Amino acid sequence: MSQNIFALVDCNNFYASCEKLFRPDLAEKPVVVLSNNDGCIIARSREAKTLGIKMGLPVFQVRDLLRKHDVVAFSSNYALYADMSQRVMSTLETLAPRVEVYSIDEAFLDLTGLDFSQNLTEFGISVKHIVQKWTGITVCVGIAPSKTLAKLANHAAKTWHKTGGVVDLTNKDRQRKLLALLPVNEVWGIGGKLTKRLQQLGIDTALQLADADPNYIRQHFSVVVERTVRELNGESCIALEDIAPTKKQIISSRAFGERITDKQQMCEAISEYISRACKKLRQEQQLAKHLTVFLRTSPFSDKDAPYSASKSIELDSPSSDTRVFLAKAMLLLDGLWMNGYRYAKAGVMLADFYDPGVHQPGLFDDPIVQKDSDQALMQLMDKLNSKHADTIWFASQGSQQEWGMKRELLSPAYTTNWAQLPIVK
DNA sequence: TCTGGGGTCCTAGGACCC
DNA sequence: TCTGGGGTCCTAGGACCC
Repeated sequence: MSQNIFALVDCNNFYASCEKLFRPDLAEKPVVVLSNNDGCIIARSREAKTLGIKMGLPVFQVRDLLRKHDVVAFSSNYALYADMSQRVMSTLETLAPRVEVYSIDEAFLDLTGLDFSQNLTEFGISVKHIVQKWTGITVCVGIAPSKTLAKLANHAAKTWHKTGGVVDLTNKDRQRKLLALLPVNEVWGIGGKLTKRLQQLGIDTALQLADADPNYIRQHFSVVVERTVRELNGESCIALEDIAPTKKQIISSRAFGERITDKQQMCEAISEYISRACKKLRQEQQLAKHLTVFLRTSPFSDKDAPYSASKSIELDSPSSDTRVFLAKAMLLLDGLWMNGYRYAKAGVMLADFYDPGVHQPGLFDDPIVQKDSDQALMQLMDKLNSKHADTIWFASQGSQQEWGMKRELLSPAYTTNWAQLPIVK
């Protein structure tokens, strides 16, 4: 039996790098990318990190710092990042037989059983060079016998420049040396709450966690943490998932650019989210039976009266028809809406998914089948909207969308819109 | 004045059944 | 004052991830 070997390939400062790619004039400048509504810092270039701009901070708290150092800020441009991500991932798919796209900027490669004419570090270096050459994106590579260790190897590759961005952690002694250097919260799966509880037991470093008794950990925490302990010891417990599992829920939610106090506007927003969620559902080729609608005021404001509520409903039979969900959502909203609050955010969730054609109706349910004409209408709508972005929509979505999100610093859709292609002079 | 969005998994506890 | 035990299913909430 051959030992498992995983590589984690992670793009460096991904969103900020995407923005820089098309703005050579910003090559050495500090760049940050902001969350929806231009609310928080969600990505920083190397230069911005050096300035001490922290991840996740609300922009208004660092405004002076940004101005002082001439930091260039962008609204998030997901069309651009998704397209660049796809280029990176398809490059990786030419370099390894099994690839799991783990997030927009990371992928695990399964190197188990591969016969390397080169050693693993050399393989990592060649991955790095090819991705850089084909896409312009810089990556780091961590290689190890479990995913959790590969994550830490990647972290090391990012942290210590003299590694050249590639770390091979298949050697046991090297593993222990690195684990001893890292605080336990750097471990994949150990967040803030677990870190606190572990520290109370005297476990501060990754190595101390690795050396803890798995059974003891299972009793005091959970099977998840136990698995982490085993993974830290090089025992692979988390398999590579190269076939994306079908989704179990689809959420569409957003904070508003401006607070909503008017029910009509809330109807528009909910309609918009329903429309997006159902479009995603059809892309997944699934039907959903469960719908939740939720809304809330800002949890940060101590002046506004707080209110947060959600309501759910089950359809008689699964559907992917936007009109069906729109009607139900409006009923739910009637039950949720309270006058007098300043709403900051709302959203919808679809769940309880079925493959088309497999739903077993209950004994007393009307066997309502989705009519072919209904499906054709939805398909036509999706087709039109993908060809010419958002050509048609439901009247309830509103045409002004005054509550829509703020994106005042948006870069052009360089790679996905002909009209916005970069021009080389 | 201004604080993101979209997911997954696990567990505890209640409801219900025999 | 007395009022079982054990199993399953579902849901809400908490934890984590990027």
